[in-house]
Parts: sequence; structure tokens; C-alpha cells
Amino acid sequence: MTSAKAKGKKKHASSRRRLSIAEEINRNLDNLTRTERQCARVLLSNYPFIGLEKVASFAERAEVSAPTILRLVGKLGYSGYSEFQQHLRDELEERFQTPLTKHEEPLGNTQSDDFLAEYCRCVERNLSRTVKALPRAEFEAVLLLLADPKRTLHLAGGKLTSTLADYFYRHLIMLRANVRRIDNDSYAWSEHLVDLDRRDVVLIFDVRRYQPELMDFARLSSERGASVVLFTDQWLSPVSSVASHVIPVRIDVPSSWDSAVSTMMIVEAMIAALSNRNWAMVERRVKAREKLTDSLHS
Amino acid sequence: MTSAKAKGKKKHASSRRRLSIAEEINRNLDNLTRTERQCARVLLSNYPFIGLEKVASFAERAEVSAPTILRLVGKLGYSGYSEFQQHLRDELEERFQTPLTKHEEPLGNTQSDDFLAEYCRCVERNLSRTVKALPRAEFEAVLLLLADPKRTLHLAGGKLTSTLADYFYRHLIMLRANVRRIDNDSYAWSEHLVDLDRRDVVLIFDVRRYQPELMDFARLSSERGASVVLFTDQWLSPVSSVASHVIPVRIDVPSSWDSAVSTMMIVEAMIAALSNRNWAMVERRVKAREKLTDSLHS
DNA sequence: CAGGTATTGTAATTCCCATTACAAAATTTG
DNA sequence: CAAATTTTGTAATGGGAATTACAATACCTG
Repeated sequence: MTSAKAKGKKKHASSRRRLSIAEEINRNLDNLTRTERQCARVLLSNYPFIGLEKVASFAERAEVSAPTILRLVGKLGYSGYSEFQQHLRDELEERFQTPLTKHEEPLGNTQSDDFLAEYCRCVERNLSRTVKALPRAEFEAVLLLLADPKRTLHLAGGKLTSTLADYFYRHLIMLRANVRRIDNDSYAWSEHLVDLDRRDVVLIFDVRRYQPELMDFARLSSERGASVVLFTDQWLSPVSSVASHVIPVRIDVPSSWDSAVSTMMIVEAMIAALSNRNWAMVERRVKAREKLTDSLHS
Repeated sequence: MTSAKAKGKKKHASSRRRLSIAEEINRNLDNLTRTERQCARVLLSNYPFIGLEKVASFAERAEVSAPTILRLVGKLGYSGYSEFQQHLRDELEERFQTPLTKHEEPLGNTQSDDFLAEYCRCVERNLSRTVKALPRAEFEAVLLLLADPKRTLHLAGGKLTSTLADYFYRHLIMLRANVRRIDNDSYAWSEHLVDLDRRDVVLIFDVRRYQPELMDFARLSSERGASVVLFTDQWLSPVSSVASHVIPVRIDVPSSWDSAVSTMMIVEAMIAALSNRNWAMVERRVKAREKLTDSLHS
């Protein structure tokens, strides 16, 4: 049973309908009466926003009465205004979120076009959306945790994301002491958990196809008083419910798999900010480390 | 009882408020309680669509109770959920009205204090430069190697870049057979080298602070007839002299360390291209793999 | 132009859903 | 560790918005 979680996507309560409402309207524009057509036109003219308002506003804008709107909605095949609106919202979200998502139909032509450039464009869009949506306060708060030498940091990730945890880890150990990489196999977890207290910070990477084990680990960490920092996608891993800080990133690309690029960018930015701010300390550490490396190899 | 009549006229009832709700949330994220913050995060992470749903849906998605949503809305300064939604709708519509200018208008705070945005900009520049400079023929040639099931792939990386090798590896094993991860410590290398022949492909990640060991490994591989594919920075690792294919990427960021984001983007694009082209085969493999996983866990 | 039909708005009704009151739970504090 | 305070969910309530019934109006059609 892999699909335990239902929360992922509740989408499309009534997804039997595949046509967009705009198309639907165009198809039976003739079956409509004069005022109904008027409503339809008003809706289409700045689709779909008026449809999201209350019936009364829609009616006023179309200069008709409320029941006319309802009749139109009925003729379009909806059982009520709510259902109609729900469909509009789903449509809008789908269009807005990812006009290019997962492995659907239009892949035949990838060869001919410049796939790489296309992929890059998606990644860039992910980056700017991520940066735009990320609360700076959250970013700063995490930086504060990372910069505090009295706190021990623990990094964990899922099947694919553990790579990111690893990337973060390798940089952090250059910047400071007390950084631990949490092994991917969950048998060793109790070793980590037993020592956790409110001084500790647990950084978890978890994107969709969320891994239940990570949730367990996060919960236990949080119960022991540790601060949990979560790096996740825009739909938020369940871990977010116990996390003290959440960094959501965009992961949409025209691929069967998700992109980790945005996450990596945030991780790098954190490392950069951290080392820029405490450069004196970091430099001392790097120097000492190099000296030790030399001693070992000579 | 009190007359909230003023809104009778449909003109933007609360247009005095100029801050977007997203900004508003970011500002008083600290005044919020834990569950309220959770709601706020859920809203921000795919803004603003959940806010357009009914309270119940929003609450369910955020895994809190309806009143919590209402309290959040209250704290943000709205007299009710309707007013809140109205504002979201207005915002959304306004954003849509100006589709072109929207890209970078709110840069009131940029240069000076927004380090994250600055970092992101550098990364984006790296990405486009990388894509622009990369010979498509080289990209394609590597894809051909990766797609050939008769060839065995070996992945190796340096101190920091081995993370990328790892990321690549974890995806490749989902796509095809005969993929090997070369351990980071050089004592085990001879094990790999001894079996190499002209059928084999060695993928090496090496960016500046180039590691001499990697050069050794590359040379030996090449001497045994293997194809060497190199991912490196714009200044080219010495490995390039023995490589049959070189993928150079940009790594400049305002940090003491280099950025691996561009490299990761290329890696992901290769994986995406690969699985898009051979989807039938890949799908079979993924299915079979899932079945096995289930068998193991049951 | 009269009678019939289709269309539309007004006004009453119903029902959903935001709201609120209150109790339980969690957290903080002495 | 108990009391106080804050936070949160449950369940009841009220208001407002969707819906419906019906009358008024427009539109045919002979």
C-alpha cells in the first residue's frame, strides 16, 4: 500500500467533465436565450473572474437578474452554482499552476524542438516563483538556527532528496561543527533520536511521494523538543504539521520526475548567506581544515 | 445589527488596502499561532487558489478546523471570510490584467537587502548562459550513450560534486540497467577499472579545485577504451583532455563556494529527455520495480 | 391584434456555510 | 506540578446567498 495518504490531491470532485467551461459555452451558444448569451459573453470577456464572484455580482455585471445566471449554469450542465464555481477554480488552478506538468500527451515533438532550452525555462520559472513566495522571515529564521554554534544540526532526506541533504551536509561541515548526517535507512534513527533535545535542529527534505518514515522521524524529533525545518514542494509534505519552519519550493518540469533545482538553489543561498555573514569564523575553520588535510597526506 | 452597507456599490469595497495578502501574511507571521501559521503556509505555498475555496475545504487542506481559518483571516484585518476572498479575487484579477509587466514590478526592496533574490538572479544567469553555450550535438551524443542498454555506465564525482553523481545515479537506475556508482574513496577504484572496456561509459563530475585523483581515474578509463563524459565548469577540468564528451556549465555565484545548480539542471534535463523518449521501456521498468518493492514490504 | 408560448424578473423560501459560543486541550507560568 | 492563560476544535446558530415559485413581460404566430 503505497498510497496511504489521501491529502495529496483531492482534485476534481466532478472530473467527468473534461471540457473547459469556456469551450462548453461556445458549443451551446445557440441553445441560450438572449440574456443568457449576454451573461455568457460577460463571463468570457474576462474569463473566469466574474464567475468566481457571487451570483448577485455576476448578475449585476451582466445586467440581468440572478435567476438568469442560474439558468445559464443549469444549461451548461451543472447542478448548482457552487459546482460551477468549483469547476472554474479547478480550471484556473490547473492552468495557472502547471500548463506543462507531468507525463501527459504532448511529448511527441520534443526531439525537434530545443528540449534543453525548454527545460531550462521551466526551471527558471520555478526559481522565480519559489523566491517570490518564500517568506523572508522564514529564510532568516532558519539562517539563525544554522548560525547558532550551540545547536546541533541533523540532516535527513527521502529516497531522492537525501542527495540534497547530503549536499547541504557537505557544505555545512565546512562552515561549522556539530552537523550530523542522518542515515537513510531507518534502523539507525533511534541512535539520533535518543540524544535530541530542544537545542537540536532537524532539517528534513521531503517532496511528494512523501515518505511516511520521514513523518515518523519528524514527529518524534518534534516531540523531543527539537526544531524541525522542512524543505518541501508547494503541496507541503505532511511533515509541515510538526515543522517549526517550512521552506516550500517549486518542482514542476516537463518530466516524469520532479525537479530538485529550486531546493538546491535555496540550500546554496543559505550556505552563501551563512558564510558571508560569519566569514571570519568560517575562514579560520577552512584554514585549520586545510592544514589538517595536508598533515594527513604528507 | 450594524450596517456594513457601504459595500453596496460593487467598486472595490476595500481598495484602501494596498498590500497583497501574501505580503500581509509575511509581515505578521510571528503574531500567528502555530496552526494559524500552518494555514498561512498552505495558502502561500500555492497562492491564492486555496483561499478561493470554501472555508471547509481550506481547513481540510490545512488540516485544521474551520474556526482557525476564520481567526487567521481576522488577524489579517478582514471583517469576514467573504471580504478576504473578495480581496483575493481582486488581487488575482488585477495580476492577470497586466500579464506582461507583472514579471518584476515589486522590486522596492531588491538590491540592498534581499540576498535570496540576488542569489537567485545569479543562478538564473548561470542557467541561461549554460544553455546558450552548450553544443546541442554534445548533449545529444551523451543522451545516445545513456540510452544504449548495452553500455554500462559508471558515475564518479569529487568531494562536493559526488553529490551530483549520486543524484544522477539514483535516477538512472530507475531508467535502465547496468549503472554503477563509483565510490568516493579511491582504494576501490581498481575494482571498477579492471572491467572497463570500449563498451563502458564513465561519467565524471569535476569542477574547480579539480581533484587530481579524478584525472587519474579518467586517464586510466580512457586508456582502457571507455568513453569518458565530463561535467565541469566553464574553465574545464584537466579531465577534458581525455574526455570524449564535455559538458561545461556556469557556476558563478556571490558566495565562497560554487553553484552546482546549472549542473543539476543539465542532469535533470538529460533524465527527462531520456525517459520521455523511451517512455514505454521506462514505464515497464518502473512498474516492475514497484511490484518488487511491494513484495519486499508485505 | 389576440392568444399562446417562451423568457425574464420579483419576491418568497430553503439551505448551505460562515460564524460564534463554549468546552477541551495545550502551553505557559508561578 | 497545579493554576492560569492561550490555543484549538466541536457543535449549535444565524445570516446571507442560492434556489424556486410565480407573476409580468416580451415574443411569436395565426
